[in-house]
Amino acid sequence: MSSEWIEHAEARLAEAGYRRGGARRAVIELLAAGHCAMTAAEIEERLRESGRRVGRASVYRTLEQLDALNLVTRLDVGQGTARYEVALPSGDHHHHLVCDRCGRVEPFEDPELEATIERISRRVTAFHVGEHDVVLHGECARCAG
Amino acid sequence: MSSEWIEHAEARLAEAGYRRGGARRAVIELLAAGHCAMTAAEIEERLRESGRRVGRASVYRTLEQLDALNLVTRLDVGQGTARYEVALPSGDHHHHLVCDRCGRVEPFEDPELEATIERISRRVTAFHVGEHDVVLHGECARCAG
DNA sequence: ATCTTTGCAAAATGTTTGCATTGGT
DNA sequence: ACCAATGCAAACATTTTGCAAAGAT
Repeated sequence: MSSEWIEHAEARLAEAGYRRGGARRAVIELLAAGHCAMTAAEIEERLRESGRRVGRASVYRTLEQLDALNLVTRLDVGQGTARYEVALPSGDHHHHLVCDRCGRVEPFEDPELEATIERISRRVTAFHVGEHDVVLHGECARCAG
Repeated sequence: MSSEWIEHAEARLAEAGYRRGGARRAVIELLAAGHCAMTAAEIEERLRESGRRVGRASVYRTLEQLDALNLVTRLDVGQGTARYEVALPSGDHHHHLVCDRCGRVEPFEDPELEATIERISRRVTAFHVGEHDVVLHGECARCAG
């Protein structure tokens, strides 16, 4: 899948002076395999299911480190829990649809949206804009019945 | 300021079967006076400063009720604390610039952005899209130095 | 050998809930 | 009088931190 991203992430971590470690590696591999934003709890649970038990603190610490190096994107969709997903070095990214009923999160892409936000980001002078998030709230087909 | 919104909110609450109450009224008035999204803690603090002491639980309960009636919009900008702001009945709204350093939040508007999101919302069939949030992360002029 | 990473448990933070009391109708 | 709104404290959920043990270089 995005095994290239794994290499990329490990390289950046090494550059930044981090040593290797099993827990962090496991989190990185899981993130690379996942399709969309996961919560810390989901990561911990899925690792335990797969037999690779990782301490909760290590999950959070790893996510914090990856976020600081812009290797993952942190996303807040409003359920009180942060979600994280791989940030590709190409800068390519998507945004999210969130079902406010069941919490389901799905990605979507739109080039025009990106262009519009780019334009706004340049226009704004009071802020030096970096990342951006667009979240569309609603009901997924399943919940809408 | 948006004293019309206060009327509007009170009317909707009455319709929904709520009785009146001093704590809720105080929160509503503060929200109407505020310019941009406030956290529950900020609301509680500002009410205490103004001499109107309101229990924390009442702040949260009021915000929850207002959100359920779409009288306020809940916003998550990533610092682990939710923010709330008045939702005008006209549907008019703005989005937010967030300083990831100091937590400062500022509003911005862009008609083209709204139009683009409208189009996407209609295009998406797997979800019934309602609200949306756009958050531009970055550094404010003060923090960027 | 040294210094990081890890895991556990405890603390900190933000939010919700239970319950007795106050207050609106 | 009735029942909802309020405030307090306790419960709860998520995230962060302190520290000893294991692991990487």
